[in-house]
Amino acid sequence: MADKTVKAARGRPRAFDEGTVLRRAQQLFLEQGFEAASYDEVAGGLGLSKPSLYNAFGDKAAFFERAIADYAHGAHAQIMAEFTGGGSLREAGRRLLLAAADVYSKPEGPSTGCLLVGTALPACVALEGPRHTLSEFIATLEASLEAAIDGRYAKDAARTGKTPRALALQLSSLLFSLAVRARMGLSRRKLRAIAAELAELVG
Amino acid sequence: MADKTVKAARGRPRAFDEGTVLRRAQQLFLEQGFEAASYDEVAGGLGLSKPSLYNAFGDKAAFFERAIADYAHGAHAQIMAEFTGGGSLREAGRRLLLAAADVYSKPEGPSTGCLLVGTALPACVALEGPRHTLSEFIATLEASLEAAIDGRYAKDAARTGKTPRALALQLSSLLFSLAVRARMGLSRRKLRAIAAELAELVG
DNA sequence: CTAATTTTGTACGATCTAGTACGTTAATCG
DNA sequence: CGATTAACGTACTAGATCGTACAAAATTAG
Repeated sequence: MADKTVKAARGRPRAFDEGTVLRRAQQLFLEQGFEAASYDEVAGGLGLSKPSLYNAFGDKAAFFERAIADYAHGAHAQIMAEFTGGGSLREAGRRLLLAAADVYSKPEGPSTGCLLVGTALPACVALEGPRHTLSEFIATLEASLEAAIDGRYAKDAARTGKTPRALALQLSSLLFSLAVRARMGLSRRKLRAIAAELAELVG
Repeated sequence: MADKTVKAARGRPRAFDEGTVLRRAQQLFLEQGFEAASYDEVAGGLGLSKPSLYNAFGDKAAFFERAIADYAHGAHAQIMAEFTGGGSLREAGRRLLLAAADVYSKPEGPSTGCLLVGTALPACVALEGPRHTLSEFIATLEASLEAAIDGRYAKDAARTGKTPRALALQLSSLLFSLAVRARMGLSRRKLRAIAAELAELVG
């Protein structure tokens, strides 16, 4: 059961970790975009050769798709972890937005925003993979938010006079709104301030 | 005073109208994105040659910047026209969102979304022009919305217990949220349904 | 009508990019 | 240890893209 790592892979072992590469690739695609980041450049930035990428992930579009799918899964988990952390609905929403602000920004220097909204979104028209990933992400996120509201925050929700679905839609909208603003290079401090302001709208 | 068209332009006259070209270019960039749309292709799609584009607008980035600046101006005017059209704050917000849904979609076929959120946003990290245009657009839009709320919808606003600025932020957030969803190829009908659902959150 | 001025279209060059072929290296299997 | 399997890195090809040079065309000024 635990011998998946001992599986003894028959040939020469990989010189990189797939997960690590995906995470670093997310950063590269975030800064340069899908089209603008050449596959050569990406490989160089990851410290490995282009044929290695082809071998492990396929062509550029497939690699990009893998990167954003991985990002989407992580984002969903992180968002829901913050949101279900307790406190009132308003507090949970605030935590969610402030955490997002931290993900969308860097300790210093201009924010680069969200990989999904910032770079996967534009590719949606041409590439089906990102479109599907993003659609799925939004749908499952809103479903998870709605379920959490309906479960943990039912009382708070009732006080607002809005349905759990409406509140979920509101939260995801505030999140997208933050993602849009984050792409404009704001500092982390300023982005946090906006997140806090948006959090006041929850409810 | 009206002789700007009679100015007698010294050399060979242009075979195209600048405004028309910009509007058609917006459509092309919307469908293909900035990087993916080659300047050759764009010129072909506009029915004129690449040197003509260079002569009239400069290089590809400058042309793109002109296109999104023109789009931003039009969008601001259109949005505010809808929003200041009367009725309650909720009704005005609903009109705004439904009008946006129509702009973001086509009568039939998949939506391509908003030029600013869909294609200018990703370019923000690399290009200063779009970043500036988009920042400015958001800032002036929110200021205009706030002023309109403070003026026309002051009573409705007071009933919500929120400041005009908060309500303006909420409206722009719902608009961005709609723009994100529109990029995923929804039909106009479905997008309108989402816009209507988002409109319920105004107030 | 001639000169000057600006747009137009073809054609071109320099550069970049995606994707691949191939020999080499590093590991396991028998 | 030899054979096998798989990843690695260099080098290469085909094609696309940006931007420009240059000559022809269209218009106004004198």
